[in-house]
Amino acid sequence: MDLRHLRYFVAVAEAGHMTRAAQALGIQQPPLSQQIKALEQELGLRLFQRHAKGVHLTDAGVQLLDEARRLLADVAAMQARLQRVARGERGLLQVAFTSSAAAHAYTPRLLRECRRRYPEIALQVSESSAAEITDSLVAGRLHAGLLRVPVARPPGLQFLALLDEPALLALPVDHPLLRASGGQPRPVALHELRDEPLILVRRPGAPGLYANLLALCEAAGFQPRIAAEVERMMSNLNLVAAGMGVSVVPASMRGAHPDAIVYCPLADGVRLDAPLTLVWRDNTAVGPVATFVALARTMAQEKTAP
Amino acid sequence: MDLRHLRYFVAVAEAGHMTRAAQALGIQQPPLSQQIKALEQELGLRLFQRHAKGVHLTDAGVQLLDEARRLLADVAAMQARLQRVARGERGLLQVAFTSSAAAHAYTPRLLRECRRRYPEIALQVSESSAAEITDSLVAGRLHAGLLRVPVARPPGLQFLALLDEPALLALPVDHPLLRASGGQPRPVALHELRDEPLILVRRPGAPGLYANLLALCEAAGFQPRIAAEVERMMSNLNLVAAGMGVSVVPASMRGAHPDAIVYCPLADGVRLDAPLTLVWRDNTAVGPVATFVALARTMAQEKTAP
DNA sequence: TAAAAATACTCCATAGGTATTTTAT
DNA sequence: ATAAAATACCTATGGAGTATTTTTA
Repeated sequence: MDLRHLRYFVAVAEAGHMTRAAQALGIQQPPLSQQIKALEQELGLRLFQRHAKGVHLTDAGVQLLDEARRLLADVAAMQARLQRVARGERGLLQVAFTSSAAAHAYTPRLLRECRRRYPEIALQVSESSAAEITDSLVAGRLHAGLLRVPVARPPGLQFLALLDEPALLALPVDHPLLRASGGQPRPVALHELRDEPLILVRRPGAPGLYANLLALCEAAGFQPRIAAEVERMMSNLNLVAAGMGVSVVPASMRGAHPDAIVYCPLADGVRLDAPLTLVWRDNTAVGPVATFVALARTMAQEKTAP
Repeated sequence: MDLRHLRYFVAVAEAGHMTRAAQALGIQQPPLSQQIKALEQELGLRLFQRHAKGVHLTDAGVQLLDEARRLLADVAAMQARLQRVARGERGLLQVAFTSSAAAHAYTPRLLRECRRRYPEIALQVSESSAAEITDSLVAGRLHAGLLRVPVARPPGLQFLALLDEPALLALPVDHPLLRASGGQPRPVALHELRDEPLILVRRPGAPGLYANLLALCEAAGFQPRIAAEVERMMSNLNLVAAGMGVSVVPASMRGAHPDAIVYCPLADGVRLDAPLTLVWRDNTAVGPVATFVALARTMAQEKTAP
């Protein structure tokens, strides 16, 4: 029994005619007759009654037609599913993230979009520490991870910074720290902010900047002076422009108050904002992982561009 | 895509080992490796990861294993069903019977036994006249019929008398009709019974004998003298043995009162009891019809034998 | 008698076999 | 170093093509 037998049989049954069925199949009539005969012999029953102007199904043939059609449809559906597997549009995808990555607005957007665009990807998500994520990836228990703090980078893993927006220090143009540079931006070390009044945004949507700055100051050995806490990033910059204090904002905000504010990077490579990082095993050329990585990359670019 | 590919794939997946799978399949390892490779190329994805002591499934392979197993099981189930079709244990069977055939106790027993023994035969029953039954058989709208009165016998139809039990005349040994034969059985013509006292069994279970005898006498131009009507066949014969009259009984009763009763056939080929007859198209060598015919024949013999 | 299916044969694509090499632990 | 899979090459089964005959209405 062979799928070809079934395909040929269905073609003949639908044409009611060996010769026309052979044409439809793109083969000649004799081999088709032979295959039908072989199928009949294998099954041990007549499938067609032959007459002068064609053939028609026997009772047994009617039954087989039903079964064969269903089976061939199942095969076609399976092949279609496997093609989607091959294109990475179907399969199991186990993704883990750290709590800080999960807090980023990008993460739920990414997962939602993944479900929407690839409903056949069975997405299994979990939350764990960055170390556990990389361990699981190496051990093969996990397909991808989203981290906020790049930790140890074991070989065999790929790391991609998705949203890499360093925070900048916002200083009023006439601030004493800029006196030496003549009002031009310059790298500012953290300890230089020891006695500066800080204006910070405290918002559920962006916990990183606030917490990270406090943590970095603590690591640098001082407690910062909080001059104000505001709700919105622009309020923050308005206060800086008014000379009420200094602040820290994402680099994308650097266009605000160009005459009143100077934006300076932090010195010594200190990173206030850890980039949201995607991790996966680097032997995954195609498959759900590759699809997910591509989607993550696309969405990160979309978010950064405008 | 070929069923062989799927069978080979499942074998390798289950063995986790190309060479052992090849042994299990009864082929050599290189062609198996080639077929797996061909399947992977056709699908455009890796199914196995190869290492030094065997292979193991990729994520895509796990999915295919699931699908392939189900598909192969479906194919096997279909083949099994078709084998039962080939053996005539499965299929559509349209049977019709006349009302007189339906009244025979044998008919419901036959249908019930057919359902019990061949649950996959879809039995469709209907009741119609003998003429309609033979017409439908010739036209192919019917597979088999049960008749009581053999009517016209069109070519292409097979007729089988299932229960062919001619009725016999039961006469007391010293009856005048036997004087000429010296007490030996002889064919007796219907008109010879014109003035004889008849003892008849009138019973719902055996309406044929009673009604048929009256109809035959009427056709022969006389009204029989009914001496007695009894409920049971043996009561009937007891009265005959006592010389109270003559009667008509099924041939199987001829062992009763061997010294007191002589059993004679009716002369001139007159048949009192129309045999229950099975009709079907004679081009049905195997299939549900052949199965049904064989069952009917077997049950008829079983009923007749004891 | 004519159209369709079956048969007889030929060819070649490919599944399967044999020998050997490459790979991975 | 060894076991397993891959590669190279060969063989042969059988699917498909061509020509012809047989069947059926």
